[in-house]
Amino acid sequence: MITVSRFISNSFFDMFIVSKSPLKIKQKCDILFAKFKKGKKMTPEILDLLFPNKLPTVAEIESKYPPRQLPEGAVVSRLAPSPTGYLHIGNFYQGFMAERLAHQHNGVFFLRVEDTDQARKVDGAVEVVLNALAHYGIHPDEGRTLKGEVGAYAPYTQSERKEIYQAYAKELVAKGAAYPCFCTSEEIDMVRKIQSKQGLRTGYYGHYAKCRNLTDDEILTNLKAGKPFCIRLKSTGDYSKRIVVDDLLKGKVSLPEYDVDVPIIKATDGLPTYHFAHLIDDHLMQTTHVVRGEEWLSSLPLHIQLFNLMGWQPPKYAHHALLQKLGEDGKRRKISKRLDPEANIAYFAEHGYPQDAVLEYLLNLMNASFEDWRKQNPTTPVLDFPMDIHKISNTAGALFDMIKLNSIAREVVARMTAEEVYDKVLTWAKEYKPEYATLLENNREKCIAILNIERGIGAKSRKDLFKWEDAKHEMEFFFEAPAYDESLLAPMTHEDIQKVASEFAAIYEPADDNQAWFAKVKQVAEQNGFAIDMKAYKVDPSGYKGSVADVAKILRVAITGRTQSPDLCSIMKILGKEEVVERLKI
RNA sequence: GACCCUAUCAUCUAACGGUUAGGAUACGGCCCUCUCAAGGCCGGUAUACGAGUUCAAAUCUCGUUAGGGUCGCCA
Repeated sequence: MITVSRFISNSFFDMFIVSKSPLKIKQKCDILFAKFKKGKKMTPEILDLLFPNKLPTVAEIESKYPPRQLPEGAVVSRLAPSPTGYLHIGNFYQGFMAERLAHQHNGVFFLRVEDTDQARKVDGAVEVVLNALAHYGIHPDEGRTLKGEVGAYAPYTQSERKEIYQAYAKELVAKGAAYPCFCTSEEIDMVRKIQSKQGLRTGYYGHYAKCRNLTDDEILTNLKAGKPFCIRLKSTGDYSKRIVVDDLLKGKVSLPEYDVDVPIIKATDGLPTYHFAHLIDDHLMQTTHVVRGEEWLSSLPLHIQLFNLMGWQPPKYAHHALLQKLGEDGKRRKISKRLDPEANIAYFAEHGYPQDAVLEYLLNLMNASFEDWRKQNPTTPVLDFPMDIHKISNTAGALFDMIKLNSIAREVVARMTAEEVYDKVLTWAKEYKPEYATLLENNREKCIAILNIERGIGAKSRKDLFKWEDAKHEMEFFFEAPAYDESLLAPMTHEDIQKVASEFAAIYEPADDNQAWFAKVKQVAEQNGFAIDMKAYKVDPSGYKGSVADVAKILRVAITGRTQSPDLCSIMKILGKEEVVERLKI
């Protein structure tokens, strides 16, 4: 069991320590806390001016978030998207990884909405995310779900948690671990420019942290002047010292301590920044594993510092490499929302990629052993694959490979029955091509017969249809006689073509099996001076008008309007005698 | 500029310090064949570079180079 021990003490920091050995942690906290003894503690008057609203106490908040009752080793993880109306393939990849980790380890996967940037917020964006996940059969156990908000650690939307963050921030300010900063963004920009010019690290640290040691009077003056302020962390980090963190994917990572006094509460709206929200939420919600992109690695020392400051056990971190794409300049770059349509997970649904193909492709990027597993378990559901977080390759980000995805999609579709394919195509069409859905619905049996052409079991199946948007093109000549284009048959003469077509039409019998059908093709070939023995023809083509392949080509072009198609005999059977004869009238 | 991550075929990757460096995709060839898509068989292509440690290095260490990331009151 994960236990949260709470023991009575005067120290705020002692009140909610996640650990099996509270004493040890308590000592650690005391040491950390001692750093603030010298720091400035706010007077209650100033504190009330900084946080004028009535806030719950941290003890009250803590008491509302009881320990999770989960088996030993259970993983609690989450997807925490910003509601921008768009789910990036990278976020989906990350969420899927977190979901697998949690669900394969008796745990909980929850969805938390990180809407602290009100400017980027878009209505209905949470549904976009949830629907995208649901499309792939991924359902959060907790947090924002399609059934509403679920779980004991609510609210799961950060903008609704404002006073929680403020309560903790207030405590930090009271203890001298955080302070109000009245610098304007212009001032901060100015400092950054100067630092940049001098070749220094940019940021609010050291003597650049102007507001770090304001006197009570100065603070009061600023407050009375109505100056907006953010709350900054009073960093305890020393940039010349290093911290080593054990990352689940990266291994031991050595980084400089974080000495920048980052804002934890924004001046603009009183909402927290990512760092602070991560700290508070993942503590209260008892996240055990944070899976996220490598772009967060550099702020990891800050996050560790924050957890240490509170005396809380930090979660385990897994920073994965970012998905990349080959740019037009031949260089790798992040998959970009602006440049790459496939950066949006919705792209794959819109184009009718089978869900399993996308999941299999992503699992394959996580664990290369996926392909071996699939080979040995061809019919096992994809989510039964035991994804191993420790086997995720610790390399540079993979290039997103559409060709490989297509290849996986072919295999996925080849494993389906014609009925399954029909259902999937229909479901897709209802959403993205309604008029086509009507055609499909009115011709169910015929469509299934079409999809059954050369559909063997697994490996031997046709693999030309692998995404549903292509189904219309693959099947359309069954529903509409194609325009006849004799140029496809050059250099055969119209006379020969017409003779072949009409002679075949005269003897065509839909009941014929493939062999009987082909015998008739050969019969017509022979009658018209086409070679029926391909080998003999290849040795000496000069004695013939063409070969039996050319005869088949005539029939194919007349029937399908194309020079390439699936098995002609099967196609004719589905069309029926009348239609075949009609199409052979050239 | 500072800091961090990464470096094996074209791509995704596998390889207790000892392998003819393996697989998949892509590509090429052959077979099959009424075309195509498949399928079968075969093939070429890789340890970024330079030092060091070691009997032995893709694997450990250092440097160089290259790519990616971060340096926001965005997440």
